[in-house]
Amino acid sequence: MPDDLRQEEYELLARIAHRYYVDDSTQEEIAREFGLSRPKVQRLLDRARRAGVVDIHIQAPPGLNLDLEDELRRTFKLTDAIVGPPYPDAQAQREAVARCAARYLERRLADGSVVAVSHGRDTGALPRFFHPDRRIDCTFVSAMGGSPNVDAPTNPNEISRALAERSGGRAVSLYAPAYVERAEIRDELRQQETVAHTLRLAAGADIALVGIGGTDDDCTMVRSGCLSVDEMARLRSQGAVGDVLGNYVDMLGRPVSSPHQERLIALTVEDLRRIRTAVAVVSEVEKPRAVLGVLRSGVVDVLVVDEPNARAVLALAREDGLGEGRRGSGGSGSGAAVPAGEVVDRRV
Amino acid sequence: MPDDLRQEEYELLARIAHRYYVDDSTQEEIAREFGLSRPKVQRLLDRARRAGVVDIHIQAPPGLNLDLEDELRRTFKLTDAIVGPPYPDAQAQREAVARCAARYLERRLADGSVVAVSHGRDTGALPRFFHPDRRIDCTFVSAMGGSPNVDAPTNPNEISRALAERSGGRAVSLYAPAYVERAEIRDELRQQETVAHTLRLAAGADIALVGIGGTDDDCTMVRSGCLSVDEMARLRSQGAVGDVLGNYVDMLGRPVSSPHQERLIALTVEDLRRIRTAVAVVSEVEKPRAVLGVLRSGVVDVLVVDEPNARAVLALAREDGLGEGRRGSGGSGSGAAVPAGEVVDRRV
DNA sequence: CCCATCGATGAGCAATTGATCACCGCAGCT
DNA sequence: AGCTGCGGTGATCAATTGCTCATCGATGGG
Repeated sequence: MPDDLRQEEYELLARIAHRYYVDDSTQEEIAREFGLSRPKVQRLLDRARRAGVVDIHIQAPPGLNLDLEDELRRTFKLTDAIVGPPYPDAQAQREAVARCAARYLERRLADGSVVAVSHGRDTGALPRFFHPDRRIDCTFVSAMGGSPNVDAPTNPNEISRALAERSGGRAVSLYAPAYVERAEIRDELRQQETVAHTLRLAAGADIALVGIGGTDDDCTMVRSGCLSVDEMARLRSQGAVGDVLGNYVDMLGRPVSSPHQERLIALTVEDLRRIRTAVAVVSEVEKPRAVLGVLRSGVVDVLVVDEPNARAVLALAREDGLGEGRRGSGGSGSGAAVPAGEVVDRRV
Repeated sequence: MPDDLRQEEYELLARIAHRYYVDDSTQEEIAREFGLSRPKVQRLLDRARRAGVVDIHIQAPPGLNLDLEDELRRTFKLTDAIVGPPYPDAQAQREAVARCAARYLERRLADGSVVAVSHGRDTGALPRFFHPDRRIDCTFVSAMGGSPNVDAPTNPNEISRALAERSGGRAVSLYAPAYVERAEIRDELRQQETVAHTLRLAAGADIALVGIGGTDDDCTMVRSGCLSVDEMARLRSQGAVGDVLGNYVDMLGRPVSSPHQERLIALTVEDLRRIRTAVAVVSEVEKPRAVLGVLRSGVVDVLVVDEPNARAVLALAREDGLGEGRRGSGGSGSGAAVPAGEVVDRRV
């Protein structure tokens, strides 16, 4: 393995590394023992590590994909990435990812935490697996209005209530529809104190829990009525690949506008950016393009995703050679020889 | 592997360990990321290491026996142990061990070092492989007189001279025979300034380089004439198993006296104990019992030995259940239910 | 209920390691 | 010959980690 090392040097590196890592000797002890200076020992240890003389392997539990998570984190400048094990069945896959997300939440929540909760099948699956081992005095607040057209467990108020119940915290519901017919009605509802208070609380949350939607006709935005099938077709023709909280982006993460946004009662994408930890939960198989677009927008901090989607997203990013892509800043959407830009580090 | 860990705990340990060892994150960074305290992260890393979640393996060069060396060091409280690769041929084996010893010396010698050199075939093989990569202003001094009955390369003066030549240092010879016929002659010679000066220098050395002799009739002590065959038979019947500088010990490391000692012109065993680093070089196949006895005497700090002998010595120590044995302090030598004592740590 | 014990915890200090910097030696060039 | 650039080195300071200790909470026993 370390072909570039002379035998003597290799032997010395191995001895010193063994003393340090196996025998738990300090660098000073080793220095004394080998007649070297302490900084010299430090350098030799560095060299031993770089040369592969020291092989550190983490025995992870089955199903834990630490290297894949690393790659996601690095590629998309994420605070964290959690990859759940693959399942052949969509429902089992959703549950596995929800379990991972629940575990993440259990670790991250502290007394006083505020979590803004979005709609979606993936976020909706989470409460069932959420069992904190202590009472957490936190707040779950709806980030979006509700819709009667989708299952109750998909609605933010129900998700918030269930999460609050299991943690011993409290739920703050948004008593408003997810969308209205005219922008004027939306503006009026948003100024109503009950709605405004809840949205303010959500906008000031520590953590946002969101799903990433696709642009197929079965997505939550269409099923809930926020978007018509025609409007969705139009978004697709404009290059939209996915959404978070109803805000669509293209493959490079640039926003794709649509009149439906003026009808939504939800956190805006600007609100979302201001939240310290935006957690996206994804388990559906048709989602890699949507996930890639949303990750490139830079709006997500933590991605909880199934392994097949994780691999597909990374493969997509590698194929188009743009890596994390370019943060949307307006443009023609032509996609012609756009150089790989940098994601704005909004956590500074 | 970590069966006693709950799944969640195992996963957390693996994540944290991966961040620390693979991602090079600091404990503080990990603490912030996982919402824990820094000391808690440190404890989790400790647990991860103890639980085997962290697997650190040193890629040693072929022929390097770091674990065996560890075991020798631990079993016999040695400053160091170096185990050379096995060879089927006695001469090749001696050369391999001498090469190891030469390398050890090269590492350890500094300007101003004084090395006291004993007789023996194993020490005599060393100069041939001794090639320091820089000039070392050191001194090699004979620890024992010489004998015309053995090969010149086995005599301390020749060894010292050869080592000095290769390092650019200087040799101080002992112009006296290894033994005389009467104790009175020995006392007279030891008081002669040329002899006294050399022995004083040798007694004040930083490093002593010695062989370990057996009790067979072909050993250097008999060949050189220091001991007759009868005297050797008597020593054997008294339980002697090996010697260093003509001082015999039994299997437990206790001294076995003999009148020949009053006739020797060499460093005493007390002198040897006062030298900071006494290095014993051993390559002969009949030696495990001798090595075990001498190691148990506590007089040796560093053992350079071939692999078969190393294994045999450790097996012997395990078989008689006494480990490093008991340091000789006088006694009947009955060996009846003597508890495993401790080697006095003379390096304090 | 109270009390004692034990283990976990974070604050804070000590020890160790990482990294910067001035200096030195060496090799190559003029 | 002198000069320059480069890499290695140890002294030293900064950063990180190890470890001690006081405190707290949980548990079990009386």
